[in-house]
Amino acid sequence: MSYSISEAAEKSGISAKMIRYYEKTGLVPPAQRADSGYRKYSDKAIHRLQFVRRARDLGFSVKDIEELLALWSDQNRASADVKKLAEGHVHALREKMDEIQQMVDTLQHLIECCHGDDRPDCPIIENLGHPE
Amino acid sequence: MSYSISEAAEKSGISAKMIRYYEKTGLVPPAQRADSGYRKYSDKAIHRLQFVRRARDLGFSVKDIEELLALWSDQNRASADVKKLAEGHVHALREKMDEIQQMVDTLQHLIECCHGDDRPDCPIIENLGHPE
DNA sequence: ACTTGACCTTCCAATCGTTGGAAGGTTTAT
DNA sequence: ATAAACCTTCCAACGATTGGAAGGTCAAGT
Repeated sequence: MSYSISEAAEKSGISAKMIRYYEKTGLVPPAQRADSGYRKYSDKAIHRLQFVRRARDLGFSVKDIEELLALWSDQNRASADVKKLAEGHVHALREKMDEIQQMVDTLQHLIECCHGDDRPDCPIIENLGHPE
Repeated sequence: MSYSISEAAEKSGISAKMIRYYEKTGLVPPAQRADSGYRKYSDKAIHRLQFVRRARDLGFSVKDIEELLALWSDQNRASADVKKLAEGHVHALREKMDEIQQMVDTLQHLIECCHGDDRPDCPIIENLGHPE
């Protein structure tokens, strides 16, 4: 049994546009083609797309997913390699979170200091103009 | 006194490249020019760049910064408008943080379940292939 | 058989913020 | 005069995604 690209999109949660893009960039191998030239997807191909989708949902970059796909299909992989990749990613995510947390803390403080009425004086704008 | 673009870059923390880009996109008004065609920046112009820089550091989008600049120079602004903008931004930041937190939680759990040695069995890869 | 609408194809452009480089002009100092 | 350190504009790339245009194909209804 094989599926059209829109069926593959539905089953994988990746848009048809992105499926084509992933193919073009080599993240997934070229799809089989029907006589018409239409792409067709096997269950296995769709499973791979689902893998990609899941990895994207966990925030992995396409570059990381390339490695993950390689590890996935490598029966001789070392789980340590997977773990290392995941740990690196978590580290990057944590750093991004900390950055955002800093912003939120600063902004929240300023917001609390702003009376928020129709008068012009505003600690938020003042901080932007003269941070200290 | 006026400054070259690289001096403005140094004083504002915005790269010369980005200063030109901000000018082209209209975020900041066109710089004055010397006879040579070189851009020159007044203290006021540099102050504006510093404002932009600070807002970028707090994660505001360029579109938001446009509004913030308008509010900054509007002596009749209502602080409520600034507050609303900041609150919207904090809300967006919090949502992004929550997303990342979710990813981290999931990944951290999987990482803890992965023994991380030279054997191939790996709950991380398994989860990517068959999430539940 | 014919038309219609829903699908598919490729190609090119835009988004957002930033960086890089090429090709050429200006200033400054030696 | 020459070298270096600037400056200018223009064009392209990053990463991931979306949008649209122009054209080919499929399946259903008349």
